[in-house]
Amino acid sequence: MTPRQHEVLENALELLVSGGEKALTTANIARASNCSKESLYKWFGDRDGLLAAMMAFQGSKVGAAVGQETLASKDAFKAYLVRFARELLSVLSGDISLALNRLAIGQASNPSSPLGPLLIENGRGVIETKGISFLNAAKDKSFLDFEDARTAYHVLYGLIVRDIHVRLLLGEPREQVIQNFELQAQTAIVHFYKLYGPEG
Amino acid sequence: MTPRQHEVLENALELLVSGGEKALTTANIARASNCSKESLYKWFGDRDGLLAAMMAFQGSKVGAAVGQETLASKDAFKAYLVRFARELLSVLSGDISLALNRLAIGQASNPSSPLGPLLIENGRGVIETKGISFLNAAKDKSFLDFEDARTAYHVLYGLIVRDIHVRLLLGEPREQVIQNFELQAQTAIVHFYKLYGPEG
DNA sequence: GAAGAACCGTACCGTACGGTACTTGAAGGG
DNA sequence: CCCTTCAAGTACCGTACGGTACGGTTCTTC
Repeated sequence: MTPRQHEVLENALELLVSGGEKALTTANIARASNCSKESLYKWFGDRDGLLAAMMAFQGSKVGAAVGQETLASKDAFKAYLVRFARELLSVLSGDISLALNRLAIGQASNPSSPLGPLLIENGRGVIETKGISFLNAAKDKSFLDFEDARTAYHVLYGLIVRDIHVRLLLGEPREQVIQNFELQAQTAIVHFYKLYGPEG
Repeated sequence: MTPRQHEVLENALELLVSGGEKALTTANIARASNCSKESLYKWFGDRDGLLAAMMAFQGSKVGAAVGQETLASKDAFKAYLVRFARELLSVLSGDISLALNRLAIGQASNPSSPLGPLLIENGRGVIETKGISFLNAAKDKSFLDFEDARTAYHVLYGLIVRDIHVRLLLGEPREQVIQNFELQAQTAIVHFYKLYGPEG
């Protein structure tokens, strides 16, 4: 994957964000990148290959976003959870994330489309793995108390995200869906501790 | 809205469910309904009008799905909440709901598309209004304790739905996403009472 | 500096779709 | 029996897109 091809994917993402899938024609991508359609087909095979490459490319940038957890103390870990919640809300409501989710969901009616699984693996999956891992670590230190980390993570996810993701995907304005990231993150973690805190 | 037009919308929904948006061409709809394209344009204006009519049509069927709440006793209300949760999961994972959500999300990148707002109003909005109303009623009877019913409802929604809606929209198989509706509904309500039960 | 690869820009092809026009035929009313 | 109305079926038009072909230009390599 040469820098030139990265540049093309970046431009394609921008095109997708600004104009949706219908703007994402091969001609538009070629024009936006000052390259020829022929090169696009040479590099990515066909349009679907290019879409898949966009997913993978964006996924490679997500990993770092969730940050490094702190298990030094109970309070430090709780503060980390709030950061995690805020970061998760921030990622999910980002323009690129929304555009890619819309794209994958639009194709999901075709069972042979690889975009849905790709997105699940590269986006959601990365964060979930990380989340389950730090929940287990917190359990070992008795910061939290639960049976199954996967279940606890899904509850945490539900408390943080509620229904905002789908509403954003449906096009509701961001301001209307989330007024205050920080407050929503804190509330979610308070609730989470009521359910899985060490004393309860 | 004549019965004939209802029939057309029903056929269009079936077409959408089985083949996704790409199968939802005016020619296909006309063929599936044994009517002419010209009649479609006469009845619904253009393709977008037909899509909007499909949304409204399906929305008119959702209202009854949430059932009648019971405020007779604390336990009866709790049992109703479990039913509500189960029904919500059932509706959201239904084929028609998923197909319509995919359709609206696919169009959401175009801000002038009315499908997103239509779906929010006719589907989500109906259930949310109902939910907030029975939460307030339960508060009046001291079955629950919270400040703001809207916030409490969103927490309830998050506990019930978690991230299954988006995963289903992305095409993950139903069995993989939800193993047991009943169990998930019960767990969600138990959690909800830990957060908003009258004693805590 | 010549040979060759890579690649841009554009033109082109086939197809599919939204939307319109026209013809046939069936119902209903006088 | 005729006239009108409505709609099915089909043919058609314009456009847009995915994908391919080709001429010309730059860049690399020896």
